[in-house]
Amino acid sequence: MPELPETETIARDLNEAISGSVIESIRITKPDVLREVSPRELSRRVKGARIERSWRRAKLIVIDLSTGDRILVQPRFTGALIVADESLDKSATAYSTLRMTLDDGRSLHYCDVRRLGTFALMDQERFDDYTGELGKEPLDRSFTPSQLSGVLRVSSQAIKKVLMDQRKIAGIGNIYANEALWRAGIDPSRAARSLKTKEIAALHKGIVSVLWRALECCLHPAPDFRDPEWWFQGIENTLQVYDLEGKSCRRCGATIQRIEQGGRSTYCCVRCQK
DNA sequence: ACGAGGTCCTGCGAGC
DNA sequence: TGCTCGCAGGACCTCG
Repeated sequence: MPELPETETIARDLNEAISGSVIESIRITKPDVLREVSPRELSRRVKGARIERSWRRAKLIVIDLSTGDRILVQPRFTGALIVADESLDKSATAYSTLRMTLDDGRSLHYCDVRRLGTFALMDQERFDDYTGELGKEPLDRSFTPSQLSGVLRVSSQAIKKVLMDQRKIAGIGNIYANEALWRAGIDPSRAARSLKTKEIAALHKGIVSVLWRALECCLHPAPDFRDPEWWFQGIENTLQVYDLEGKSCRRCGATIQRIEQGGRSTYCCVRCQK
């Protein structure tokens, strides 16, 4: 479930915690989370590498290694990167799929109950190719109404599906696609190319404002990552439609409805989202 | 180029 | 109580 704001929070926190540490060894217990590399190759390539920094691209946590390789973690729904020392309760690393032992005695676990999340290792070239396929970062200055317009004009798909397409815009998932459309007062099922200039401007504002607001909520107060629902606690009060079927729209008072789009839940106010 | 549908995975809740 | 079944979710793949 972590989307852009939550992933950004995780990456920043991790950067504070582990940059500068050296990976001494790795133990992989659930190899099915791995992508791009075999367990043997992953071990060979991370052993002895220093962690330079941790950052975010789209909904990915990227860990730069001194070797030039990068670790890419996609937490999806239940994935979590957990730094463990002796004081950490053992239950926090239940569902650990792999563990990297660091030179200061701590370890970095990738835990994932459902294992739909992934853990990959890429070299520079592969990383560039892979991330080159992703769309613009909506919190970058280069993401403008006219840039968004260029993306939307060429698509006949439903606007909500386009917002969630990582190749078109990076980092938006089901929650913020719903919220941005509510903020902009746009019907999620409309074809992307049918949006007028004014509506695109409103949608751009909706995307940027909801993501910044959520990021602030995720950062303050600092989340407790041991709580599997940590990301939801922070943003709960910013949500106006997501998962609020049957509640009253805070703008017009009509009932919020849930519809299905491409097998996914969409929440919207049919009165004020046109 | 597009959309539809299957796959990955397991905890949980519903139904019997 | 104890079983089975279906569902949830995003990315990625195949097929038409």
